Amino acid sequence: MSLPIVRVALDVPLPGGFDYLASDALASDVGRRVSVPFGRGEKIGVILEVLAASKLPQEKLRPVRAILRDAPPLPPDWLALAAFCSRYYQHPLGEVIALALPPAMRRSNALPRLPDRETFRITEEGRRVLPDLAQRSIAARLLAVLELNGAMSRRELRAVSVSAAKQLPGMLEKGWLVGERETPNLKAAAGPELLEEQRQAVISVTRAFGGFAPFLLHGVTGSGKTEVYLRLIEQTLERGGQALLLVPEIALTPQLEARVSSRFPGARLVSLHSSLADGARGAGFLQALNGEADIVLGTRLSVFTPLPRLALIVVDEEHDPSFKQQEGMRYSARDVAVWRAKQCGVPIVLGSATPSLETWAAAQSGRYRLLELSCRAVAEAMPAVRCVDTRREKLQDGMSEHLLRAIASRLERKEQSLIFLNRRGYAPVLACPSCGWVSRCPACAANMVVHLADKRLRCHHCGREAHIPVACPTCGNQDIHPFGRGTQRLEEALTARFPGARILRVDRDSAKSQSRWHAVLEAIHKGEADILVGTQMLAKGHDFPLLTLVGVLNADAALFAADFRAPERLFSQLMQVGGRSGRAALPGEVLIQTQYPDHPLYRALTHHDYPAFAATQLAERERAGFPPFTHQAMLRAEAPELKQALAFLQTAKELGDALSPEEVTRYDAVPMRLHRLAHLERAQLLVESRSRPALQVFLARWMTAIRELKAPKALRWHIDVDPLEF
DNA sequence: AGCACGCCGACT
DNA sequence: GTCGGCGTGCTC
Repeated sequence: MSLPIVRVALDVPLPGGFDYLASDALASDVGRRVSVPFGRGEKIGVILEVLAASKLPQEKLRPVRAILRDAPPLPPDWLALAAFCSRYYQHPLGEVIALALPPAMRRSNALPRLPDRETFRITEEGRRVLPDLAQRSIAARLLAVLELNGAMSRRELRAVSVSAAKQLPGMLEKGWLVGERETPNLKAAAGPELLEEQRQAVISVTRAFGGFAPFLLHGVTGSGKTEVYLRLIEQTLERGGQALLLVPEIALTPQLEARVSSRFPGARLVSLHSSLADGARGAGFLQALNGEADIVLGTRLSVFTPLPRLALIVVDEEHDPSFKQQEGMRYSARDVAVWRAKQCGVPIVLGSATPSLETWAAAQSGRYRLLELSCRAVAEAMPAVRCVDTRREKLQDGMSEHLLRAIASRLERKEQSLIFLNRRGYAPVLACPSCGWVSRCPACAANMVVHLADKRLRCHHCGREAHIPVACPTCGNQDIHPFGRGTQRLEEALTARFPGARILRVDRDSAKSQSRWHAVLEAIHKGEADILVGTQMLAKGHDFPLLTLVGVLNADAALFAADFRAPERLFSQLMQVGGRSGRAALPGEVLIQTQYPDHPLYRALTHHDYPAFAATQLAERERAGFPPFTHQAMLRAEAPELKQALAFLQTAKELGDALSPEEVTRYDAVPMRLHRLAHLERAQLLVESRSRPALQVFLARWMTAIRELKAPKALRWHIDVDPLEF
């Protein structure tokens, strides 16, 4: 005869759960939060299992403090999702669960209040007793107004008497009144007429409802992907299902939210963006868990929202790197979403104009179904994309005569131009021509960028700042120069060149806060700027009706970058900036300045031919043995000394070799590209396999071995499964 | 990760 | 004589 034991997941970097005595635990408590003593403190965990016995000796077990039954338990499929992430990304389960839960649910405080949707109504019994109650009693007054008004919310009743809340439970028990859930109106407002391709896409996905079915919805900016999502959500709600809509972490979430909520005015929409307060996030999570949310819209973290009636998942801009978490558990919300769709047996739609090559390859092989939207639904034509050969033209301030003339003609026609330069600041480096000094960051293996606007040198990697020296710090030469070009310098040059034009620079420096950013967007919309100088900040999600010219400067570097994913990112970025132009009645033009106008990437871009680009890239990757033809994991380490990081990784490699995995290739430890960041030296070690299961088996055993390793105290390490960055 | 215990240097 | 350095070891 033994007491019940609960196995609890706790937010500690140790694999597995912790067993506690819990005399009152029931099988139905699995998934519930529990408060337990841990070490000398106390923690909130989640019950993974209720067991009859523990492997641990009885005397090591401590009793739980309390099982928290103030919310429904996290459902088994949610726990299974966390367990999958823990296994796949080699991260302790307790930490995965802690990350997936909103902070409000990791405290023992009262849970955030949910929007009150309950209404109360008087019963026959209530009517019968009403005359017998003292007329001035609170109960009598409440019954009287309910008799008069019909259904009323808790809030409305509180307006009748401040003690209404206290009286209600008793009155409900006596049967004088009943509480009813407000039933949401899930009807969709009318949407625009669908184009044939959109209609076909909607039909294909609709037919797949009720089972796992992955789709790639491939369509350029303006081809109406969002309308397809909205129709699918409509179908989902009609079936009584919940829809999960994931978006990249970009400022366009509010716009999409507005669009969704105006289409489904009566549906319960939970929106989970990064700048949400703890309480609101917790409330949204609980609403979803209760089955009270119909649509969940959010960034990568919302892939962990519990959804008991989940029927559809949409990942918009599925190629966007921000779906991949770059710290802690390095998960890909897109990949987790696909696993979740499979687990729950629901369709998932991955939408993009420039899909990730992983997704594209899956669609080519038939593993995903490809849905094509080839025409623009909102504009007449695609922008004309042309390359300007900068080997033939003399550049002035980095701009060709061709581009300058194009800008001038837009100024004459009172249209907007956007010059795209993915480099903030005035110049990327300050240098002394006589002794070769450059403005290195003392903490990083990078140069400090010249910011002339506030007369500072700034490291874009660690944030360190310094004064701009008047003379060279090593040789005293006063003739030191900024080299290269950033957005500030470009802005300066354009101001000199087009004195009458209103020039607006849009980068992280000029649009620091959310409110500044919105002010900038509004100014652009109102036509208060003629020339925009911007970084990729301007590339995403906004349409500017007056914008008819996009000029791209300095894009070539990505063609020959060491990171094999650089061309993919460049193509997607240029396609997106290009999509900013000519969305309304005015035709758009995109001019790309390049020294390699015949490069296949630009050729594909000028023909708006993503499939051709993807085909060349995939062929290259297959030849080189890169993803998606191989599966990778990166072990990284950082320490005060590079040799410590390298030595740790090399020891780890030997541990890996000792496991003698046949199908897994282990490479040597190497310093990272940015090998020093904020005074820490960083190195990495790549392992890869053509077989994902083989890699997974290896990683599990390898991690166990590495965790035994005793590293210098200052050394930190992590594993990144399916890394995006090299 | 925290947070203990645990043995060796510079201070009221 | 202590205060405190962070090296190892544990947390059900």
